[in-house]
Amino acid sequence: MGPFQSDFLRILNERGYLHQITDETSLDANAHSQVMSGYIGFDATADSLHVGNLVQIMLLRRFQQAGHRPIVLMGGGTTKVGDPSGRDETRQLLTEQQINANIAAIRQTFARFLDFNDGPTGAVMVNNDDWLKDLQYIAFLRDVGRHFTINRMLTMDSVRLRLEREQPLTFLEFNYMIMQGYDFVELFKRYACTLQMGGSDQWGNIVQGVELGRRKAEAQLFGLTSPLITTSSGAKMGKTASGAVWLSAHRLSPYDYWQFWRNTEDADVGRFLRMFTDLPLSEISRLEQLKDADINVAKQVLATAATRLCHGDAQAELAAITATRAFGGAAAEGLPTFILKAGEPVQVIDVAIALGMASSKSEARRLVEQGGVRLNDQPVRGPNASISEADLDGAGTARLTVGKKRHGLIRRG
RNA sequence: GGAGGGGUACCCAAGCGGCCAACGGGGGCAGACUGUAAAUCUGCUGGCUUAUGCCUUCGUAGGUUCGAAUCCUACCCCCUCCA
Repeated sequence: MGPFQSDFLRILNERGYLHQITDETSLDANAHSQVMSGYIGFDATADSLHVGNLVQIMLLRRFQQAGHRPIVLMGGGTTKVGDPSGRDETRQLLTEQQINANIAAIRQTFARFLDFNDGPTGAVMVNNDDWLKDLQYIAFLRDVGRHFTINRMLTMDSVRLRLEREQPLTFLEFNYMIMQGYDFVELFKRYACTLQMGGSDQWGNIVQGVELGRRKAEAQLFGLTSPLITTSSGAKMGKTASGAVWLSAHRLSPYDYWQFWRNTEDADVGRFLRMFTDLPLSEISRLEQLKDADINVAKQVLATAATRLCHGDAQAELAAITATRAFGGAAAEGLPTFILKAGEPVQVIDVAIALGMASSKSEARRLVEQGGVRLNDQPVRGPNASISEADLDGAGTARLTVGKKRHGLIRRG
């Protein structure tokens, strides 16, 4: 692809965000000559986004950096219906209050990545419930449904694959692409939004929106997708011991977020630096050259830069310092901390649970038995070992470690 | 509406009266090796006052039996084919 004259596409291309574009040349020209508005849709099913959403968030960020206006579309309306995919028991439907609370919480995260000012390139957050909730079925079919042919929809990958594998596809799901196409046209009308971005799995839906725009609004709309991000080992990004890698601090501490990036596989470091940090490309290519143990430096840079974007400078610095100390064998601020009351020894097992290192006594006991737990770098002998003031150092702290990566602090109360 | 098939732990998937807290994968955790990497090997992977112990779990509720994930009854949900 390329070369591009617009800053926007050039940057996306250099940093590895491009997968497909509907009309590369025209989009490039538009992005070069005018301030565009572009959007990406997000779920409102949880009160926090996770790393899996990060590429999309970064796309909007790049878009704004390149002098355009990013629109965050929250799927409040579609969330109300509930995503029927997956065969688990019917997902509980969220109430409007829950959805609105989720949207408010998610907005906090976006405020880190985007600038919601009142200027021409200020970010905007909208909820598709605003227009979906009042839709009339008949009117919708007549105005929008007529522009979609079943023939075409059946050829879309998302539909075809399901049918080929003889997996169920509900009518509701089948309608998702129509709703999404409608969103695009609605955003065009309300915000002169002419670009929809998304992950590569959204390509079909995005294209439908582009086509609907042409037929219904006689507008040229654009679609752009980013590649699906997996780790070099092929795993989907964003899973850790404790579940999803959340972007909200109340779900995952900045320290743990930093750790997530610090543990990036060697082969992914360059790619992640380009996509998930604002570091200049020259700096990145230098870091990328590092080999063997030296590449750990690059991982630290990645972790701090990525955490900075999501949680701010102060939290990122703190996480970096905490990590250096903790892994260097010292007790450190910022780790989960257990307060030891004077004269009350506590079982190691209970402390491990309190620090979130084990979810049950059985698990904690197992960890100890397998030699996975250390107190001040000394292996904990038996499952009945306890911690008392004698274990604290001069500063009144002790360190509990599980495995190689998880550290906790014990402090005099 | 009719006829079949199915619901098992985080996921997939065995088991089809006792030896089942439940084979085997995957994932995850821990150990070894390392660089807080990858790959590889080993162990663990329901809970409890660690116990040749107890409790809870095989869609839900009952029942048969000394004993059930396994048999019976009803109900709920899913899938396939026919109408």
